[in-house]
Amino acid sequence: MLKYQKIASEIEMKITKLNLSQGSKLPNTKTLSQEYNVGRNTIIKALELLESRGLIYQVQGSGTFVRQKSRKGYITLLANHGYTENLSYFDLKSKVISFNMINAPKNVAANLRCTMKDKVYKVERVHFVHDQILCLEETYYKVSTIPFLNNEIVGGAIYKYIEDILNIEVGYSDKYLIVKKVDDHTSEYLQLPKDSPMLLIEEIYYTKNGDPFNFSKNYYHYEHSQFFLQS
Amino acid sequence: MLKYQKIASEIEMKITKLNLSQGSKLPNTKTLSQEYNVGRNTIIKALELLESRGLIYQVQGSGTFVRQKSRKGYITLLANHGYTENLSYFDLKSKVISFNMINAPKNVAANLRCTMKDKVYKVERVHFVHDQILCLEETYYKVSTIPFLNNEIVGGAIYKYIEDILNIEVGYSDKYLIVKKVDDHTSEYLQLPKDSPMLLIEEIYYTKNGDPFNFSKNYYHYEHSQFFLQS
DNA sequence: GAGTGGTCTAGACCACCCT
DNA sequence: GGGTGGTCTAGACCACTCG
Repeated sequence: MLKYQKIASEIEMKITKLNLSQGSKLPNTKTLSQEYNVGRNTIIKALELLESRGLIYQVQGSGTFVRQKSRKGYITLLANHGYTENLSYFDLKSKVISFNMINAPKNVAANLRCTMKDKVYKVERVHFVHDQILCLEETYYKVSTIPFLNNEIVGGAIYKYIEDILNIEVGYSDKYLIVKKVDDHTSEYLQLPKDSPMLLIEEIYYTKNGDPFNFSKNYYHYEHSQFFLQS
Repeated sequence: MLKYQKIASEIEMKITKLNLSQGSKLPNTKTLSQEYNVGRNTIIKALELLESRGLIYQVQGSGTFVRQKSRKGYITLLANHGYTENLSYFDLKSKVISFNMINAPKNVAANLRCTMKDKVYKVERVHFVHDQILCLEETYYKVSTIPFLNNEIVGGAIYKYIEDILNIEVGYSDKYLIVKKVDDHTSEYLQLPKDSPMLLIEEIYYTKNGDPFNFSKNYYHYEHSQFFLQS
């Protein structure tokens, strides 16, 4: 683990442990650099990391301060991870509806930058939070990047498998949010009456070297999901 | 303007001007540092900026590459600005429905961290894109931070006024997204039938020194709005 | 004016990719 | 093994805040 990451997580632990409240001032960067025995720039980098995660904010000429925790029960829209990790602080359960390998449908091929002859794994799952339906997930993995999946993997934390076993690191992602009415298919799985609201989030995940390997369509139950976004 | 910002915007211009496509490789950091006569770290900082904006991605050991432009017609969920700037590439019009100074209602006071005796400006506006209703905006400005607003300012770009005239810089923001059915009030302004879907985005904007000065509730017309989010 | 974060440099070394 | 980005340092100087 890199120095600045280690320092960042230590400072983060200190904040949560001491339960520092909104506006509490942290030691200045020079002090911290001596405390941790690193260059001042390394401290600055660590604090930048915490700032980008919304834990602190910095005011030039004044200091570094703790930022108030956000509302509870909201799903964060950032964080490049699959469901199981992103929502780990919730009581999350998943159920696989279908799992197979197919030729990439047109819009999937377009988003994964491949041809319609390329193979993709298609997985459909339903996710539950506290035994309430959270969303229907329809997701496609490019076989050329993710060469193997099976029922067991698909039933658990797919992203953990991708990162830990396949050693593929997620580089970045695009997300598109569209509010709609449920159609027949989603209506059934979300157990919502006809014409109910629904949030569709389309996501494309890229490896570190820019290869789009995962395209997802997530249909969220409007009563059981709310989202959060910082800075 | 700082060196790394200047360099970032020059590189950005070069990308758009030469219309470089997905995966095009930029010169390496050493070359760029000589080209622009700055330290290599300054180049790295400039590229970090562009990466955070989703224009490029960097691969350790390989190089820096141009990232594909995102879909058109989506409203970006990041960007700490008011409507008029955020959507400037659209044909945006706004109409003021009401404007007055009131005591902060309970939930407004909670979000702006003030008491219910504190004064706030309340502004209601409807925004149009290409003459279609985009959203109903209900927004509150803390008078202690924003001491003056009038009809003329409220009819235009409020954030331009706040930043340029009042010299208040926006530091960070929280956004909460909730999908709902329209209620009577929003139904009327969005011209949508009863029980139509709607996206509510609650936003809190903070000054650079952590003072929450603006709380907004934005009710989006589900057929005329789609949103976008990177990394 | 003292304190504090932000920028910038030059250079060393590390980690990773690709051929 | 050569090329490339990422980290880290020590130190100089700048920009801002606040009493």
